[in-house]
Amino acid sequence: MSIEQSRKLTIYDLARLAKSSPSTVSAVLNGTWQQRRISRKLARRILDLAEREGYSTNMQARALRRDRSGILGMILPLYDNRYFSSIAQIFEAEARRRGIFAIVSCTNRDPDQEREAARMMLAYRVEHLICTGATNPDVIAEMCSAAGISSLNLDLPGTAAPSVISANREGARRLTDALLDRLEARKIDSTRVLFIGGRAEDHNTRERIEGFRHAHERRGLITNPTDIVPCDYAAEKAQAALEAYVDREGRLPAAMFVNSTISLEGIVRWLRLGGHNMNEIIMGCFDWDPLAAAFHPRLIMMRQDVPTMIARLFDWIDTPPEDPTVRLEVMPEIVGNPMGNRVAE
Amino acid sequence: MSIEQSRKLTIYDLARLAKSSPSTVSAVLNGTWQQRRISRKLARRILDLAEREGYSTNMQARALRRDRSGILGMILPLYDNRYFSSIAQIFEAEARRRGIFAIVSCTNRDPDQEREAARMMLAYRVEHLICTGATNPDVIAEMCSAAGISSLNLDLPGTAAPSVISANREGARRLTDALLDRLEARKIDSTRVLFIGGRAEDHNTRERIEGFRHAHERRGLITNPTDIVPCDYAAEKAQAALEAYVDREGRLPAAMFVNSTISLEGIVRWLRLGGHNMNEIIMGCFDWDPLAAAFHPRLIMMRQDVPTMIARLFDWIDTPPEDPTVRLEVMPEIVGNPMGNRVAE
DNA sequence: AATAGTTGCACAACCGATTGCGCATTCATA
DNA sequence: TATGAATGCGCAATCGGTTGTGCAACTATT
Repeated sequence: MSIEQSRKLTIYDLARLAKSSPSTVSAVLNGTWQQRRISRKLARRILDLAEREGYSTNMQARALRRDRSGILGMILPLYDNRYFSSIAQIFEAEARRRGIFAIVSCTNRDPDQEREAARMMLAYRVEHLICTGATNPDVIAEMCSAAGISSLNLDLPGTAAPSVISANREGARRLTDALLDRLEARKIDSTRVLFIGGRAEDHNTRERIEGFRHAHERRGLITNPTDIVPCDYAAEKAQAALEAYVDREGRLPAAMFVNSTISLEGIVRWLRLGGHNMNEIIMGCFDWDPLAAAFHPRLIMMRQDVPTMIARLFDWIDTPPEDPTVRLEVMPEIVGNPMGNRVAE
Repeated sequence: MSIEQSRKLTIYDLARLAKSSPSTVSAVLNGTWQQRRISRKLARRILDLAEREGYSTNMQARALRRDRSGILGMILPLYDNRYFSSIAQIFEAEARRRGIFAIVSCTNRDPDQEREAARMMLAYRVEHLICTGATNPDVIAEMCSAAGISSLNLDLPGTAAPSVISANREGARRLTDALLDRLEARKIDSTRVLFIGGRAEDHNTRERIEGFRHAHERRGLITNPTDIVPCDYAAEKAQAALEAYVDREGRLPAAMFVNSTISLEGIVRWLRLGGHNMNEIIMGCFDWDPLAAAFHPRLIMMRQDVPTMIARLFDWIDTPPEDPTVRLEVMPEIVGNPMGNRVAE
């Protein structure tokens, strides 16, 4: 590595230093030198020189000429829960493994920011754009298709691009089953099982509600409409919604299906503040957080299978699906201690 | 917005459509048209056309010519705790506010990945590189300076670039003070206060240990070396370290200073698994997580002041500090319920 | 009417890579 | 020794913007 350069080294500089030509240097550095019948000797010399001088190829120039940026883009609502942060981490790791550059932008569940971020990514000519949990994936998909760039949906499905999502309905059914099993085991009446959190207008929440209903139906139980409270995700909303529910019913629900860790935060806070014993109430959460699991080992959590979801995404990046609007569901799994053996109170 | 184009529209296309020239179109689109004395009328026409046709500037071409990418880079150890995820979110939000594109790459506290990510960022010619929590910030700073790109350190300080960090020592002193106050209030003997988590070789942990010691000293208390256990951050490490500590001492510590939420996870898990009552033991955590706060309202948490830290960073991006190795400390604050009034058990 | 200044725009040379093509050597074959 | 093929490399155009410079046409001044 040489001392600081005033200007960055280019292939023209290297060509001069190596007494060769820019095209040869280029071929050597991007690995096409064999096809161009550059001698091994010259290639070595140029590579050594580049190494010694600390050359790094200008990706803007390469991208411009190749008309491929070498960048993969992803937009994401937030980083601050385990689900989305692991999506970002695994996505980046896989991209890095392939020598592609991944850029992730978080858009705060805000349609304007989503559009703005997508516009930026398209301006930088990302090769694919992954829309994760977009409020309206189809808007982004259309921007991409207008720009001639392929897009993929993750977490929330769209109708204009291939989507990988969790098997929300079946997952919710299983989680609900686990709750009902515990109620049975403890011989507690299975009415007043509360579904709380999420947005009624988003696909995942609707599917999870269906699964919740279905689990009840299969046992001949009915679900009361007032037991389904998609009060949005925010902790404060969940907290207020639980308070309202308890006021109306006059007592705690027998069990709760909490639709995300962020909602869980509000639920737990309300229970704590109200002096309720966390262990009196059977809880499941459609999401996973190891810190929550540590604090409440009897909490049933659904862990979405992020590695598989990302793997499917990359499959599609490698070979685009025949059906451009295909929707693939990946099963999440229950983690922890589903039967709720007592640990410590 | 027009129908899908086979190839992206360029300023040459627009020039043809507007019966003008590429240089004029360029000037209009990048806002320099006034200086170039383009008539308002022509500018309007070109802008309308660009809008109608869905033109978007090819940032690679722009970056190549301008020799400025318009990108700000950040490397980050992880996304999956509240501290780092808020760093990423606030950094991106501020960049977006300024119309700059922020790209964040997470490197898993792995020096190789850090170097690799930095190399990528430099190849894409980021205008500044922010190194957050890098295992060795100086390595990255030197890569940057060799490439003629300015770098800044966040969270962990370096000696080769300006650094913004938390006031770890003073923050730790205050957190320790809060722990000792509670012990006093409960009339519990103040020996066997355990410092656990973090890496002895990293600056922040060393500083926090100093603060921990200092708080004791000021009360005339001594700190036993065996009460300081920088067993690394990982939950499993903390869990094992606590187990070893308790084995040796024959009982639980009277209070614990837990050096991060990730370590806290291990601590809490161990306590739960061992059937210990979480409330018997006074705990502080040098980090903040609202879910943990919900589960354990009496846990004392230090919240690092990320918005201020990021703001200082951008100050330096705007006007580089005179002293290129300046180190700025931002005070974190205790959140929650420092005096530990009982809420719910 | 001649001159100077202003207005409005286009030309063309870049930025740093990539890549089709062509030319000079060397080597093998007849 | 002539011919064709293989080897090894450089030329120059190109990607899509940016920007210094130049040149008409028009306006104001004397």
